[in-house]
Amino acid sequence: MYDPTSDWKDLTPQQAIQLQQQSASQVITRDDLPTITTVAGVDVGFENRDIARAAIVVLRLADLKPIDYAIARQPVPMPYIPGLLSFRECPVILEALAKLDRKPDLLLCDGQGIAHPRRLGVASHTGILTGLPAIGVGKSRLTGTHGPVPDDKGAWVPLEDKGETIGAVLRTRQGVKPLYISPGHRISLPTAIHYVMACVTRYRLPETTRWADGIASGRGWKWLDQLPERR
DNA sequence: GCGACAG
DNA sequence: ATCTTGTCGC
Repeated sequence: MYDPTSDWKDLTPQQAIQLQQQSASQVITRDDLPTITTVAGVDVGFENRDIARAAIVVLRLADLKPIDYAIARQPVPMPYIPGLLSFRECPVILEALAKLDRKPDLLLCDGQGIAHPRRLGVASHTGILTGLPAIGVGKSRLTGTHGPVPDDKGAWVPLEDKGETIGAVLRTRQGVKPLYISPGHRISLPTAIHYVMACVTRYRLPETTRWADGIASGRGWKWLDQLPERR
């Protein structure tokens, strides 16, 4: 099977861009989803400049309680280059996903989905590589323009680029910076917004992201105490 | 040529 | 992403 961990070895930025242009044509922006029972938060943190740590936390959509999780560590393959983030994070993410006992129905990844210069942000790339439905949940903008976002929870405005709507700038909570939501794979923008809001409680970030962030960033291993037993 | 630029 | 505590405001 295609293994980015080895196949992306010594990839030049130019080659990575070509790969993105090919893969982008495989992204599905229509709803092609199973019944969503579980959602997973996906995030990557760095122990230092050489080691990346991916954390995946699976939550039951009904009550947003964690039912499984996995962590993976790998040497960082390449430096951070805006637009090429997935080549840095996908390898570790795939390893962590493979360790899960319960495969999630939907992934909520840190970063962009199709709201990317070549329409292939980490969420889309992860979706293509795993075949799983995915949503991009970015804390800041990579590309695209938009008007002011009303200051009401749930309010959003389209994020556009080159004449097309590539995502939504969503106010998950009143009085906070909005989030950049975009389809990753096998999901439409309206449905993506729906599921992100379904994972939001009283904070700016959806619970999926909060759990994954807490574990991936090394601090708060206190979070682990609340996680279920693994078999 | 001059900025902008997910994590 | 990461270095880092308390503090101002709804």
